[in-house]
Amino acid sequence: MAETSAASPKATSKKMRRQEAEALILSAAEKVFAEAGFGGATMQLIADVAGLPKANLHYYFPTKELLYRQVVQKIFQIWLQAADIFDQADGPEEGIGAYIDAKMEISRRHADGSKVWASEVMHGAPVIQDYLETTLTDWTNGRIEVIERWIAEGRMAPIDPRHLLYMLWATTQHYADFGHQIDTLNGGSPLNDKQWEAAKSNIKTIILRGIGATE
Amino acid sequence: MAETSAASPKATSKKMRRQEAEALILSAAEKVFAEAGFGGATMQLIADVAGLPKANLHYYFPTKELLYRQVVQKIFQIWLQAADIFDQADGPEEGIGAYIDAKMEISRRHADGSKVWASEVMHGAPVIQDYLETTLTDWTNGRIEVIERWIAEGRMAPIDPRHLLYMLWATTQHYADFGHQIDTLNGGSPLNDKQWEAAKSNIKTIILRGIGATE
DNA sequence: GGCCTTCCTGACCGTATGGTCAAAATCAGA
DNA sequence: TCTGATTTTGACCATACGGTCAGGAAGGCC
Repeated sequence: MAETSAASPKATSKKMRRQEAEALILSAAEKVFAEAGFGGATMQLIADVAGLPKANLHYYFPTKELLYRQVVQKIFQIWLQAADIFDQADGPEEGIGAYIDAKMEISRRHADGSKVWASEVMHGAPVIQDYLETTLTDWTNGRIEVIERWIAEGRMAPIDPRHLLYMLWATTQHYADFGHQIDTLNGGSPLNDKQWEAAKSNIKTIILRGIGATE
Repeated sequence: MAETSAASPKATSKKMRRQEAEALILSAAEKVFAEAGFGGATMQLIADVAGLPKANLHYYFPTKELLYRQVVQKIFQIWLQAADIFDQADGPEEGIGAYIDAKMEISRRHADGSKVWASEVMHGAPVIQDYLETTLTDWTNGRIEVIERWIAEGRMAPIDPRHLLYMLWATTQHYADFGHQIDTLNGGSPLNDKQWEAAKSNIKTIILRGIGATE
């Protein structure tokens, strides 16, 4: 018989290793933080979703803030990985197109994490301000250089790279953060495979043509 | 001597009329909800920002949820007003261009309200789900018709109107919701007038060219 | 002034929350 | 099987929260 517990079953053995216990808790926490925000989330609810007693959470994550911090860092890593695609590309059409695909995939597969990230930034980034000032700033400046090179080479129109990046982030992230609104306007159902493809396609068409990277 | 109280001084007279008291509280609430989210906001903090005793808040707004609901409705009204611009326009370049300007102005002037709205939708719209299903759905369908007409008239490329609207919402809203991130990447300072103009200009250039509404 | 309505507020209440702790359970290795 | 380290957990605690209430203060109107 299968477990009837909430999230993932508690595995067969009674005791868990640190790694899997932490992963289970992080996953539950991501979901709850996404749905309720940091302030609205409770350790009790996270424990219920994880199928563990609350005291057990505090064994692995001493405080709520520490748990939250790890959830945010986890999604930030995923977010940064999509960056690599930008560099491997040879020109704007390929690079930005692939970046849009990657970020849309993140919005679809990691919607909860995206929401947690958005919520964190929206509330003034109390936890990851240092990341914004170091890692994100460096990454952004690197990408700006790439885009400026493309412009200098005449491979796209002279757009302010900064605002182009914001547009890429905004548009792709929107499908996660405002997913509920999109679903509602879709008759109450989540977008299906074809609709996600249409979304990606539309975004790429508009932006790539908009920056003059395609004909 | 000037009041040293937090937000706006309590006015000269000891008693306030309903209207101004409610406006003062709504303004403070908008700020606190934006900064802390619904769950993280406390009536005590809202009271402090408004410069009133907590019990006084409950005199005008019996419950936290009722107060929150009014804050959300307030920004939704502003949001909808920007819609009119769409209809008054004669073609896509004028209509969408003006809509971008209007929504960017909202992001700048009502950043707190925008964040509250984003937060509400992100958490599944527990309070304004009915608005999404009625008012917003109607508005969206109306705009889709307009855009489809423009496409049929050959005034812009055949883009899926729905995803175009999402892009408009996402891009403009981003400057409010992720304002903190943008400010950080701007060296820690808010965008100045010139930079806001540049942002609007870039967005309009990319999108209008992207949908083939300009040459 | 007298009276009524509206507004204001300190003190209070029940509950829920983040976090603690000590004892029990489980496991790996000898 | 014994032993020490790790993990699990119910019970518990202090605090902070949303909300209540009774009584006082202020203003309008005759």
